[in-house]
This record gives sequence, structure tokens and C-alpha cells, in this order.
Amino acid sequence: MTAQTLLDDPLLDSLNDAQRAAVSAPCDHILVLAGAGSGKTRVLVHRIAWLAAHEGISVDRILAVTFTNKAAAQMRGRIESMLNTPSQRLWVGTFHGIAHRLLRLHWQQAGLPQSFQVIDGDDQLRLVRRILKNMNLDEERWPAKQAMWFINAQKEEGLRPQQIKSEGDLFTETHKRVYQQYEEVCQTGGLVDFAEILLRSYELWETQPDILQHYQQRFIHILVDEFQDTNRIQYRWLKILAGASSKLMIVGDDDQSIYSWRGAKAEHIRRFTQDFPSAQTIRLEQNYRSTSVILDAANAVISNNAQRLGKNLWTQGKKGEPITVYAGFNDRDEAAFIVRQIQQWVNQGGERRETAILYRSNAQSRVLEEALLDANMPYRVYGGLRFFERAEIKDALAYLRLIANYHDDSAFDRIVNTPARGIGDATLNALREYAHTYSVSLWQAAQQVCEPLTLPGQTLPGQTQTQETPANQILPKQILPTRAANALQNFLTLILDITSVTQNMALAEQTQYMLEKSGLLTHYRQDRSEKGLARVENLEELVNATHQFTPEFKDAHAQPLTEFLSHVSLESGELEAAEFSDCVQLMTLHSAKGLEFPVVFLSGMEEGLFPHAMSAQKLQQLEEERRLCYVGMTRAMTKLFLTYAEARRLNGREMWQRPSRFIEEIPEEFITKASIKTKIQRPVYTGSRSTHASHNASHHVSHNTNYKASYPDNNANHNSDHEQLPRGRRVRHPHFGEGVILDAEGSGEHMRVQVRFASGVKWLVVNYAKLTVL
DNA sequence: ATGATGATATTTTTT
DNA sequence: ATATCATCAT
Repeated sequence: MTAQTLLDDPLLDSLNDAQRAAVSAPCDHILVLAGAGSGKTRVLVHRIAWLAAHEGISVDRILAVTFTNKAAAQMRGRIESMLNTPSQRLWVGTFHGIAHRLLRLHWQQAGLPQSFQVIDGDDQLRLVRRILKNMNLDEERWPAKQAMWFINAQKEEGLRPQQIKSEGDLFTETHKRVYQQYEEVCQTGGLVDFAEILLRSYELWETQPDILQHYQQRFIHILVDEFQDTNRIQYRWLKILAGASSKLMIVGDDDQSIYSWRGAKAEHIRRFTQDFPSAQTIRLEQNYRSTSVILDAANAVISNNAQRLGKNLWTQGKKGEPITVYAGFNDRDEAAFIVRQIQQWVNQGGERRETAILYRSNAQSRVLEEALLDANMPYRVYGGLRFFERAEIKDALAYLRLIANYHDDSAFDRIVNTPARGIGDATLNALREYAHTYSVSLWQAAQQVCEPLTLPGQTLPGQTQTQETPANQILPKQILPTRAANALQNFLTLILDITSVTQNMALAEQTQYMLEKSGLLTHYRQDRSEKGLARVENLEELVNATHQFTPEFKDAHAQPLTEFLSHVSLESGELEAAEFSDCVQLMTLHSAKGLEFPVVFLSGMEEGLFPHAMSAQKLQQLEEERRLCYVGMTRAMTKLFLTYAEARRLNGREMWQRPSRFIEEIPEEFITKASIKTKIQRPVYTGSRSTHASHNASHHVSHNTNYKASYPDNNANHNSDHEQLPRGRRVRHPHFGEGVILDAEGSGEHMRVQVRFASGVKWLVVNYAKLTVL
């Protein structure tokens, strides 16, 4: 095939020269430096289609790796529609998703039990905390978070405890021991954390040449998105997989590297060109997203960073409006300004969903939310607690995990006394002590401690015979008082019962039975408060989720339960429901990466907040803050606002900060200062003074915004029709008073709404809560 | 076993 | 200001 015919291909029609070069590049390593909004996903997707169509490469020989499930889903969708075939043979997934799949397929060679479980950060922290206690390490001196951070960092560097050199350093030495203990507990419990997934699968390849060879030969093309976010183990993972002959296409942007604080190394981009010298570098510098003013301003800011690969984004698009900088006299004023601007946008025919308010840290959302509520403007905050992270759901999942694997200490620990069944701290401490001393799982420990209650010679299912039973050395009665031993025995029997009864049940029935038999459902039903009701709803929702769950890939040996549990840990996906409603989008700068909006507000542009005080000292960190600023600015398509407050309430204290240095880094020609700098010190008396909708602008600044006081409570209509509750609607609750709907989920009698009352935010079941629409 | 109290620390977060 | 968490008292 000649170069000429290639260039005529319709696959390339819609692409610019650089994109075309990347998509149709010869079969070799390629580095694509893709600026913000330069169409990198497009290039990746087209490249895959190109390989399939022109290089005769079957899609099952291509591996595409992303960082988030969302990106993976998006890519899969686009590939499928482009190739016009639902291709299950194409491997698209996150690093973790793919590595996990490998471990499931080769669990034996990876040294894992078949029913190994993935634990999330929360479970991991609990586990570490328990180990610290076991080791008698003072939490004051050795915080669990720090220990967990250490372990994860080591794993990300590819290190096992034995490989860590402590050189007499107490900090390293101690944490090394904790790591060691942690590893043992995970191994006996068949538990695998996120970092472990990657490290294990890497070690699998490293130690099993035949397996490695199989995958090396299978995947002759590997494409990686957001390459600047790879950590060391991920890079090594890619390198070993590529081997000598597979071709890598990596796509990344060093200027958008904002996760170095959790191990990502943008240097890998440069490293890549050294490790794969034949790699061709292609720069995507044409931006299709922002106006030239926004782009030039962003370029100006990022040019202050010393360590860059170098790249200059440009656009053929319009110059656009200048960037608006607004100085609020305090944080509320700043928020009110933003709301006014959004109202103006909406009045001019814009949609709320087209606007995004970005901030550096989550705490900043509160003031913004209040202003939005005040203006009755629906909004959505990204990044809250996700469904599968809620306590009651984690409880239920722990039961399921324990059923799947009795030796899962993490699960055992969580639910052995939930709901309360008389197994208190004293009992548990004795049990942990025992388990620790004899290096057995909590389950085994419990069985051994309870042993005399079973007849001699009788073995309970789930009991491992290989461990020597120390029961002859220590009389169990001395370990636990009879009452405690009975309670414990009842628990063991309960779990065994659930296991045997549900053995042949479908996942959903099994879950339902477990919820009832375990007493979890009853436990939460007894809590007649709204919270309790919500929890019951959530548990029912869990059953619903198990109903709908279909295993992604069907292995002959795959257990639906195990599959489901992994799915839950790895893809605790957000509920996308609210995406369809027209809401202002609120999120941190970090979570805005990869998104775009016509109108963007970067709020809290103050020294100390952004760049954050904790990151302003070291140059490296400051540069990361600057990249964050760059990411934020380049989210904007047509309008960009930078706002700050001269005074702000932070951690209970009033703070005065200078405007962010990043504002100064933007050339003045791109900036217009919003002039409405408030003379309204006491706006209660002030009439309209700005050019726009001022009745809204005036009352919000009153020092005590009090929802209760400002609205008359007549006209309360007692329509309980649930369809009457869109976000932003004001409602009254007999106990909590007036509030505003923030969110809703479910429908019919299961419908729940989230309401902000003066006393706080609550989830209410519409059917039970006597809400009146105002 | 539960609730009240006090101490403490509050970037960013996916998997 | 607020949320989380351990400790203590009930």
C-alpha cells in the first residue's frame, strides 16, 4: 500500500495533519504529545481503526489502557461505533482492570487463592490500623494513614518488604515491618489492594516467562492514554509487556500532569523516548476547544514552568472575549458574583449545565452551594460519597466477602459484631491476639477458640486442617468466657448457615437472604430515622444491583459472587443520573481534567488556597499547582472567569490573602477586571446598582443568610406528588423546617431526595418524610 | 452498647 | 466551622 492511497482514506478525512500523521504512522513506537483539547482520544480511536483496516491487525491483538473507567468506557464506545461492531475481543480498560483480569485468569501462578478479593482504600486503612494495633504501635506516633501511604508507595516502586533497605532508619524499619505484617494478613485473607493488583501482575510476568510470552505475542499494539499519569510500576508493566517487538503508542501531556503527589511521573514521557529510541514524536498543538484569548493566557501561565517538554497550543478559532477577573470583598460576595454571571448566561439562552465552577479544595464548595441555593439555581457537586462506599453497603459486601472466603479478616472484622451480637472489644482483642500469635485468620482463630463446643473429631466446614491446633496447649475456656464463646460460635454458625443455604442461589437471592438472615436489614429497619430508612433503601438498591449484574467475561470457573465483588471494588462508578438535568457543575480542579465547558469559573484564586499553602514552598510542587491552573483554564471554551476574595472564612478563621500569583502571570491584554467591585458593605439597604439582575444580588450578602426567616410559610400546598421535586425546589419538613432539594435518586415509593435544611443536609425518603412543596 | 465529650486536623483522588 | 475519632461515662 502506498503512502498516497493511505492519505486518501476516509478515516483520515476529518483529521488535521498532525493527527493524521499519528493515526497513519508506520507500525512502530509513537509518542503523541497532545495538548489540552487537541483531540487525543480521537487520535487513539482512529489509530485503532486504522490498524484494523490497513495493517490487517485483528482487534484482539490490540490493548488500549486508560486510567479511569469512564475514559475506558468512552473509548470502547467510540471504537465500537467506528468499527461498527460490538467488539468484546478488544481489550480496553484501566491499568487496574486489565491487571485484575490477568490475576483472575492466572490466580494460581500469581500465588493467590481463586476467590481473592480486591479491597479499596477504606478497607486497606482499616486493615493497616488493625495491624498497627496488633504490633502495639502507638497511633499517635505511627499514624495508619502514613503507614498505608508508605506501603502503597513501596508497591508503586515495585518493592517488597525484603527489598527495602532501611539502613537503621527507625521510620523505614518500622514501616517495613508493618508492610511485612500487612502482606501476611492479605495473603492469608486472599486480599489484594489496588497497588497490589499492579505489582502482582507485574511479578506474574516477571516470574512466569511463558505467560509473559503469551501476552507479548498477543498484544502487538499497546495504546496508552494520559501517559503522564503513569507511576513507576505502571511504566514497568507496560515495558515488560511490550517486550522487544510490540509497539507502543503513548499519548500524554506533561503540562497536565497533576497527580505526581500520588506517584505519577511525567518524566516517563522523556524516559519513553530513551527506552524506545525508534519512537517517533508527534505533537498535537492545534486546540479545538478554547478561544485564542483563553489559550494564550493559559500558555502564558504555563510558560513559567521550567521543566517542560515544550509545546505551544494554538487555535484557528475566534479571539473571543477577554478573561474576567473579579475581586470579591469576601467569599460570599465572590460566590454571589459567580451566581449572577450564571444567571446572566442563562438569561441569554445558555444552559446551566454548560457552566462549571472549579475550586482547589472541596471545602470551598460550601459557600458556592449556599449562593446557588439562595438563587434557587440547581447544581451538582462531583466527588461525593459513592454508593458502594456507604457504610451499610460496605457492611453487606463484607458479609458477601466472608461467605466467599472465610479467611477474609478485613470482612470478618467489619461485621463480626454488626449488627451487635454481643461480641465486644474484649472478645475481639483476645481473638486478634490469638490469630496473631498462631498466624491464623480470625475465622480460624474463632473456630479454634470455640472448638470444645463442637464434638471431638468433628470438623466444621471452612476449617483448615493444615494449621496445628494449639487447643491442647491452652484451654479455650481460659481464652474466652463462655458467653463470649457462645456468641462467637453463633456468629460462625450464622455464616456457615448462610453459605450452605445460598450455595445454589442466584446472586440476588443470595444477597437478599444474607441481608435478612444476618440481621442487617432488621438492624437498619429499627432505626426509624430518615437515615435508617435511607440505609434500608440503599440495601434494597444493592439487591437491585446484584440483579442487574452480568459478569463481564465468562470464565468457566468464574464465581458470580467473586466477580460481583471485584466489579464493585474496581468500578465503584458514580451514578450518572443527574447528568441529564440542567445543573451548574461544581468540582475540584483535579476532577475537571478531561472535561470541557463553555463557561468556566476558577474560584478562590488566592495565595494559600491556589497555589495551596502546602504546595507553595517547593518549586516542584508549585509547578504542579501551575499545571493545575493550566488544566483549569483550558477547560473553558468561550468564557473564563477568575475570581478571588479579599477576605475568606477558612477553618473558622477570617483570612486575608493576596490574589494568586497565577493571575499576575496572565498578560494584562487578556484580562478585564469586573468593575462591580462591591461598595455594598451593608447591602441590606442597597438598591440595585449593578447593571444586572440586582434583586438577587442584594439580599444574599446579609450577614446571616437564614433560610427560615426569609420566606413566608403561607401557600404551603400539600401536594405530595413526587414528580414535584426537582433540584432547587423549596420544601418544608415538619421537623427540620424549610430546605432546598439538592439531589434525588430512585423513583416511586423508593424515591429519595437530598435536602439542605438550615440544620444540615439530609437524605429523605419521599414516601415517609412529610414534605410540603413551597 | 450507645451517646456525649473533647482533641485534632482540615489539598488534590482513581483504582 | 466542621468532621472525624478516641475515650469515657452511662
